[in-house]
Amino acid sequence: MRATGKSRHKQTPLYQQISEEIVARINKGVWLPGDALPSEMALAEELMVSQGTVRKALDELTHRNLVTRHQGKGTFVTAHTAQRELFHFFNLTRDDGRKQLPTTKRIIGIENRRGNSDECTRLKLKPATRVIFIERIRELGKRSAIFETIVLPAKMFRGLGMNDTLPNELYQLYEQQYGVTIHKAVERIGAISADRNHARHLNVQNGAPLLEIDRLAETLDGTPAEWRRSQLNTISHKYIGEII
Amino acid sequence: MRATGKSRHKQTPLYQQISEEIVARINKGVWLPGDALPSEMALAEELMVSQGTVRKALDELTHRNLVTRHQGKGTFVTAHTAQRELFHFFNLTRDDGRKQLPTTKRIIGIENRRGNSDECTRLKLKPATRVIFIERIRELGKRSAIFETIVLPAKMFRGLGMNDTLPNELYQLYEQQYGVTIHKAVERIGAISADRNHARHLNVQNGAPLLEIDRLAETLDGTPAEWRRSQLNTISHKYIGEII
DNA sequence: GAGTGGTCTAGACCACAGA
DNA sequence: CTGTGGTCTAGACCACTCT
Repeated sequence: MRATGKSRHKQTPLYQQISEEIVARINKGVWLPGDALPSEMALAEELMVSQGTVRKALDELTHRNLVTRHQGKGTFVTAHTAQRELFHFFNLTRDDGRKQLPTTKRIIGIENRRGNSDECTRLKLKPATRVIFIERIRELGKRSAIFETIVLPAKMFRGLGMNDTLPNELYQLYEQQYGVTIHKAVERIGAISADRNHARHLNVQNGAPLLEIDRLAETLDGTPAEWRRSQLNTISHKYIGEII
Repeated sequence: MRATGKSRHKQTPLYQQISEEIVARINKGVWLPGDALPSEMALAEELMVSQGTVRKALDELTHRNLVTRHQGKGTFVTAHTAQRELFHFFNLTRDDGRKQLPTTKRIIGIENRRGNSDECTRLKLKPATRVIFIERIRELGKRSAIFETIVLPAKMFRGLGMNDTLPNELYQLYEQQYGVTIHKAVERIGAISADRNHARHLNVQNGAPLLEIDRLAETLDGTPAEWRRSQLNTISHKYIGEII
């Protein structure tokens, strides 16, 4: 029950209260990713509003990619699938325009250690909090193209790295094994020169230009959950941004 | 008048027909950027649908950034303002997170000539069609940071370049002087090495890493209107991409 | 006050999925 | 067949802007 009776004079719109309530419940795990929500009618009855108001709330959540609706079936909490990972959280395409997920070629290392100052600041952790640190090389096609450094708050991912195999799509792992759903990410992109390490792993010359993508990913409630830096060779792939 | 009477059995939804009709009219120039549309009631009456259906159509156009609505005032065709240019079509921020529009420092040249093969292909023109070619240097803060190459179809911008002053916000010029409204852009981003030309104009060493943004901008009906390549120094500014 | 968009409701009918 | 979401309508009331 919500919407605090009918005391809605000059407050935030009812449908926003409803959508916030639904977000809160998803956050609390009342409905897990992939689960079906109650029907519009059921929600309307429980929350004591009209069906139209519930619909408007759900439409908003649909636009925010939080739920997915299917006529005749129901409303479902959006889950991380390979599809979603590819089309929503991966912005590299081949020069012919086709998209292609990279595959992990080699994991250079996984450590569980105290985070340094940068890491704790970016992840909004107290200084010297424990983090999980992963370095890996990813392939695009048959070319080693991406050198990736990932930093995670150890508390949110207890035990990660004990079994040394990592899947290709990390966000699915986060969601299914650790209950951490990545919902939003901000990327800051610049150009850097390849150092010896890059040169060795990516088969480029020392000083070659690389694209650096610095991505901070957050959960639904805004908690930073992953800091990822990718240095990549853009000879045959480009980063895509669309402005509409 | 539209919506072809009430012969709507298993067709595209009415509200989509309405929004397409409104888009078509904006395209034809019935309402120019900045103009007010008729009120919901007026549109509903003219198009013979209910106010709610017009509302749904207008909501869609609002999400597509095609119109802007203000309670108590009306519905307006979105126009290119400096604000819009900054927050919608400019993805660079300073490393402290603040946004700042670049200023034109120097125009290296403006030519009206036949397009080469690449240029005509990207702009979907017949081979050797005339284009306007602009090269300029832009400053971020006090640093010469961006080397920019712009190619335009000469037919759409007759006379541009005759008076040698160009404003900072080109998209406003396109809209106000030539009736060309940029509505969508696709950017492909990679890393390159500075050549002698870049080194001279951007005050970097030969071979320094630069970010290259290749942007193709389109009008409302999908016609390519501008091909722009920007090579920039990302020492103190980064490209921002947000994923939600 | 008159006119605009914003919210909320109630009800009818359609299209789709699954038992 | 039942239940789901999708479309469309009609009407009431609120909040904001301008005159």
